[in-house]
Amino acid sequence: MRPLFHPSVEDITVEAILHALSDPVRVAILIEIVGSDCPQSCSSFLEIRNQAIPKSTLSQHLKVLRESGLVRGERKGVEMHNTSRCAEIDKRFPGLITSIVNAHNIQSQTMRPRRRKANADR
Amino acid sequence: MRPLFHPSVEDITVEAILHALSDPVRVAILIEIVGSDCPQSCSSFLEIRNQAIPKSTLSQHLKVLRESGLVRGERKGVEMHNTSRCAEIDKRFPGLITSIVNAHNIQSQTMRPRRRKANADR
DNA sequence: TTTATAGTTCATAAAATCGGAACTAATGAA
DNA sequence: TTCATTAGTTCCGATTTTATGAACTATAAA
Repeated sequence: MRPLFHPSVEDITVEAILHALSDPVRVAILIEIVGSDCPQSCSSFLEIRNQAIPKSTLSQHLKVLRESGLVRGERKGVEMHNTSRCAEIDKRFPGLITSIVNAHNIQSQTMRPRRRKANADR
Repeated sequence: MRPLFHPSVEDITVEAILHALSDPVRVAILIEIVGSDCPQSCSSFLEIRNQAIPKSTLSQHLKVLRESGLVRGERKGVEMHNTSRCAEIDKRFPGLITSIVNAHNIQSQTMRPRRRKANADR
């Protein structure tokens, strides 16, 4: 199994961050990681926002979060410890992550019923 | 030709905004629109950041920007007047666009030579 | 050892993106 | 009016990306 890739802070790009956070599942995961005071395992996200995520998909999502620089993943025994790198990112791009997370909170508070995608609630 | 779709402010989503701005060409276009004091035509972006963009691709990019709510497009005679909706968005998601544009500026100031994509400089 | 658990990788199907060619719509000239 | 021009959109095939079940790997515990 190939070792996990983490970009150094100065290689983190805005594009990659925005792309990573343009997916509702991934933002939910990040918000969870940011909000908790201890590292989260991948499997703790198998169900998120009342939605079951297949574990191969979940693995991909965490890879995207890691490789964009948003999350650090460290193998601890059989499981993975996922922690936020937002503090580092905030030094490079002040206010970016905060305003995105903030906007997400506003959005979920003002959510109105929406046309749902074909199979959003499998 | 189908009329242009613009979401109302309360239907604008963070996901759509982030997705729209996760593409370097689209951010460049938005920054251009935001920075100029008069409406910009689509064709003014046929060359952006020293890069030629095919017009079908450009049309798609502007569609993404419009449908995410970032840009308003109004047909004026034979051409299109593209203007920013950032002020509206800022009311709903304070600081979001500003911090993204800001981050992009920081990034382009600190840019170091990077592995380029297969045919980025055609 | 074997078994169990947590994650990753592989293969493939489905969806999104790119860009040339054809099309549409408005304008102006003959 | 008709023709030509200019600005943008739409169509469609090729490429790229994403999603997910199945197979695999790595660690730990029995």
